[in-house]
Amino acid sequence: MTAGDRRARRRGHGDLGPSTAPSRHRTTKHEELRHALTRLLDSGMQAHEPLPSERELMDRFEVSRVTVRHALADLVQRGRVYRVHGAGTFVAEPVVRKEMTLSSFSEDMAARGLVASSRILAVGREVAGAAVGQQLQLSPAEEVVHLTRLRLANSEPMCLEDTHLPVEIAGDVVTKLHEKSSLYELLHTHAGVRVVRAEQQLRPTVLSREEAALLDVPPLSPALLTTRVTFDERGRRVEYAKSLYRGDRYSIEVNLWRI
Amino acid sequence: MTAGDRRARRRGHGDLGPSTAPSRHRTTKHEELRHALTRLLDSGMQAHEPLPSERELMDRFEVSRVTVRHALADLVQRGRVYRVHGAGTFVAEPVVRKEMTLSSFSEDMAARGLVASSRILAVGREVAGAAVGQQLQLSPAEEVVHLTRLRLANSEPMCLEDTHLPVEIAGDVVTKLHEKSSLYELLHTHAGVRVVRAEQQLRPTVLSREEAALLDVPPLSPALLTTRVTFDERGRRVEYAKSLYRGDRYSIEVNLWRI
DNA sequence: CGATAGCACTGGTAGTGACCAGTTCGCGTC
DNA sequence: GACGCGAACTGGTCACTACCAGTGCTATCG
Repeated sequence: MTAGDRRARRRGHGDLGPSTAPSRHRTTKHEELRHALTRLLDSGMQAHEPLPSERELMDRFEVSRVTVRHALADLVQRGRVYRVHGAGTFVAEPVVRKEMTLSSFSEDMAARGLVASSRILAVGREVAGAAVGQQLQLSPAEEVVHLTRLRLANSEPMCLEDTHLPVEIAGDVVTKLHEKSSLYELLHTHAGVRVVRAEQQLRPTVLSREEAALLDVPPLSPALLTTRVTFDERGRRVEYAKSLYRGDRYSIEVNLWRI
Repeated sequence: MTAGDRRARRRGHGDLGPSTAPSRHRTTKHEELRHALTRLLDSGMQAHEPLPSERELMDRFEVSRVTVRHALADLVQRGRVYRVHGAGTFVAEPVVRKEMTLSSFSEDMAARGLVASSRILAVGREVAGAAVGQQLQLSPAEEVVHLTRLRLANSEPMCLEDTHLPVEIAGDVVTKLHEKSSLYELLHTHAGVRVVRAEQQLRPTVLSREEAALLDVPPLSPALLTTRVTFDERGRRVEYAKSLYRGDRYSIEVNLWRI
């Protein structure tokens, strides 16, 4: 029995929420507070400006200090604020740390201020084969879901994505996929699979004639090929994806630290 | 007093005293527990094996659940364990943590098991100009040191590197550079400049005829262009470098985490 | 007038206690 | 045997409290 089956059954008889569709998981207080603080940060606060103290946030939002600290810890991890023992919590310098985290295409584009969409080029089941089988640690004879999408940013082709998922995990989730949906979100809401980690490889390449046509650039244009294996919270391999990004529109920015 | 002043003071105070006062720092309970758990993990536990439950760890180590959760949260962030709501805490699969960190070419190659060397193609002083001046935040009229090197791994061309450094910082350090030396190490030992952070951009490109000849690959071969501005501990810009890596020999591997 | 001791902040650690939410498994029923 | 249900786990959230530790301003003392 898979996690997906279990989840489907439980929802089948248990859910009391509004009848239809993607059951939004309940939002917690620290998440709410984090969003409120994010809005505060986005509304014109300057770098190194102090935030209200933990005690003040307790009073203002009527939550306990545990909750305040939880929300602030999340913001620290996201690089939005930094804390100095005895002094306070301060707005961090804006940092392009986005690429160091595992984000879906939609999230990635949103972070760049673009609207993501996609065109599904192909979807179906097939036998894994040697290469995909090895990456997903399945028998080459096992079935996988194969999904090819053209990903658009502001309606312009940006990336060509080739994704393989184990049938056992992705099951029929992929059939629910449409132009606007995020695969990771679907996996979460419909299969109970939460993607948490990925091993990713980046290398430069040049586009074949077919790839170039789809991406609307001249053949032999430079592109970035990223290959990634994605893991869920229990270490299962849930995705093997090869993405081809247009070199003229896409670049990766990272902050590096000496350790 | 502004927050900026506060920060500057803090950094000045904190970074002074390179190796003064070692273990003055009091160990906390959650740190102790984390070390105990790390020893437990290192003593032959298998991946996906469950750890004792939070309640059991409370009893066994005679601490509160807050402390247990704090220690476990640290281990999660370090990628040593993962948690599944309702099921337990489990040993994570050993991960080759090749996080992207700021490393010199020599260090980078050493990490891949290769021996780095270089051929200096050009070195000298010149006027910064608009582009370099902007990146290093200098007047375009100011002088910079310009250094072009072909970087080799196991005596094979791997990367073409174009580096600009402010004269004020790099001074005559660069004259001491030879085939085997690391620029960052020279800056540290001879100029007292310690590189700690960089903002780096990655994008794919194709090689020109000249570049391809130097790197010993066919023209129009794919390559990775990285542009980086490097900062020292005081936040001064110490380097603006453009590196061109062979696409057939160089790839970047990263671990991404969902936050 | 400058150094400094003290105080009023700040975040950090730690405990207790309660309840919520997801997972697992066994027992009873069909 | 398959299924459904619930009890007994697991981690997650959140409240309250107390005190420790680092920071920064200020009033006081030499």
